[in-house]
Parts: sequence; C-alpha cells; structure tokens
Amino acid sequence: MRLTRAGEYAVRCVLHLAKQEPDALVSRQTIADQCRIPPHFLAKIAQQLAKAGIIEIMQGTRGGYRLIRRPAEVSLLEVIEAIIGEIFLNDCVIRPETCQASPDCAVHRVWVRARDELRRVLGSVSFEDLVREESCCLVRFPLSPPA
Amino acid sequence: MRLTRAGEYAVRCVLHLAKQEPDALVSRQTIADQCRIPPHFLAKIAQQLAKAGIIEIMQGTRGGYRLIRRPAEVSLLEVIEAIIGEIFLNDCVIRPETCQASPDCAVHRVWVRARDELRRVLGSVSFEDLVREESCCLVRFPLSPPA
DNA sequence: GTAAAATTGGACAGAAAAAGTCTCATTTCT
DNA sequence: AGAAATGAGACTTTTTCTGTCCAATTTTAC
Repeated sequence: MRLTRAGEYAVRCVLHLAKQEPDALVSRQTIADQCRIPPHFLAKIAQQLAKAGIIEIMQGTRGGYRLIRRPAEVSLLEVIEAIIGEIFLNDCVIRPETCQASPDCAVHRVWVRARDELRRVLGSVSFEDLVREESCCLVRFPLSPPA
Repeated sequence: MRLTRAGEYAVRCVLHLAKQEPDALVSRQTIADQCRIPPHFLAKIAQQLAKAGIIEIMQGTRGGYRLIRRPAEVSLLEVIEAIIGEIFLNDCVIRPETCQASPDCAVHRVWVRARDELRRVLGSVSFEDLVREESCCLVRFPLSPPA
C-alpha cells in the first residue's frame, strides 16, 4: 500500500519541469541526472505522462520534455494516476466481482470513502502549490549541511 | 497501491468473529471455509492478529480463534495495519533518508496529510459498525439472487 | 499415558508485480 | 549523411505476495 517508485519519479519529473520557466524544454538526461531517475526508466514514465497530456516529448538532437499545461492546472493526483492508474485501494472498489454484493457491503463503502478522501487530498494540490512551497524531491547534494 | 489479499482476509476473519456471539470460539477450518481463505494462509494471518492483541488463538483438539476485544473497540485500520504494517503511502513519509530534507518538502507534507486522512477514515470505523451495517465479504453463495 | 485433532512456526515454492536494462528504430538538427 | 537525442518494446532481475508443506506442539478424549 504505497506509491510505486515510478509514481514518485513522475512527480519529481513534473516538479522539475514546473520549476523551469514556462514552456522550457529539458532533456531527458538532464532530468534523469538531477532527479536521480534511471534514464531509460524515465523514458517509459515520460511516455505515460505524454499520453496523459501532461508533458510533450520532443525527439531529435535537441529533444526533451516540456510541460504543456500550467503548473496550477496539474494536480499531484493526476500525475500519480497517470502512472499507476486510478487509485482504488481495494480490489472490491473497482472490481465488484471479487466481493459479492459490493454496494450492499459496509466494508466496501468504507473503502470507497477512504479512496475518495485520499484522491481528494492529492487532487487538491497543484504543482504550482508545490513549487511555491519550495519542494525538495530534487537533488540537493550540492547543498552543504546546515552549519 | 492497494490492500493486499492478506489484509482483506484479515478483515473477513475478524468480521466473521465479530458476527458471532461474544467470546465465541471458531475453528480455523470453519473460518477458512466460510470466508474462502486458504487455511494455512489464514493461520499466518491469525498469528499476526493475535500478536496485535485482536484475537486469541486456542490450540488443541477444540481449538480455534476468538475475538478478545469488543467489536466496537476494533477499527478497520487496526486490523489492516496488523497485517500490512503501518500505512504510509510513500516511502518518504516513513523513511526520510529516501528524500533529502523531507520535512521541508511540500510533496512530503502532502503525503503526510493524505496518509493521515486515509488512516483517519479507516480508523473511524469499528467492526461493530460493520456488523450492524450488514457487511458482505463473507460467503453469500447460499443466497438466491433477488427475485 | 496415549492417540487424535487441532494449531504453530518456519521453510520453501510459485506467481505476480515492480524496477531497471538493453537494443534497435526513429526523429531532428547540423 | 552523421550525430545526438528519444521511442518502443522485449527482456532480466528483484522484490513482494500468495500459498503450501511438514515437523513440532498443544489440548482433549479415551
């Protein structure tokens, strides 16, 4: 019951793009280096983000990734679900056949509520918020330890 | 990002016990049959529930499992976490070293909030609630389809 | 006390999912 | 045409989860 690493990488990647000036194009290698993501793995993740309409992928010599929506319009939830699929917590929430009479089941209803709450929290935060609040999750190594 | 099957089984098991009269002792085999849980797998799950102080295991010929707390005093969260460990959603929430400067990170703070909400929802529901609301998640096969 | 019936506890195997790697193809710029 | 980047998918490795098996232990019954 946790975010997959791919989801975490996706958040880092989008956050990195959101921190640049609008429409900046950043190479995969740069993002991979700075966000500590295996480059080939990042490629797969980027494809999913592109399919979800969050970033744009430019091929060729001066290719790379570009955020195609305003950071304020992209929620944490959206990026995560672009990678790991819709959050549902428990099978019975999304595949009623695993549980007889799901809608009549109190346990089922709790899971639905829990999922809704979780999605609400993640959906209420945009990447603009995250940038403004000075997020880490990007490399911080050059930083010297606090004096 | 979903409950494991072991967690689901644990909920079914405790729910089954909660539906009996107080202090009823139910054999592992009976629970396994009625809740459709592989008996040996149930044994492992029961051990964790016992360790968490939720059920009591009686050995011997007329052994079995018994709920040792009032259903009203056992939350869904407790049973789940007894099996899958504390819910944390993202590594950075529980292992700060995966992320530099976690507490300063806005993403980190969102995850903490999301986790707290999720745990709050699951923690607010007791097995008494679930029994009262007529939960399924136990076998329903003998039931004929609605006319 | 011994046998039977139940569970324990740990090892182990199989399956599924996730993480990461590799390679060849394609695109774009020069 | 060549160089430098990404695309796409197959593949491998690792990890986690699920489930099984068996010897040991406990309790009940005779």
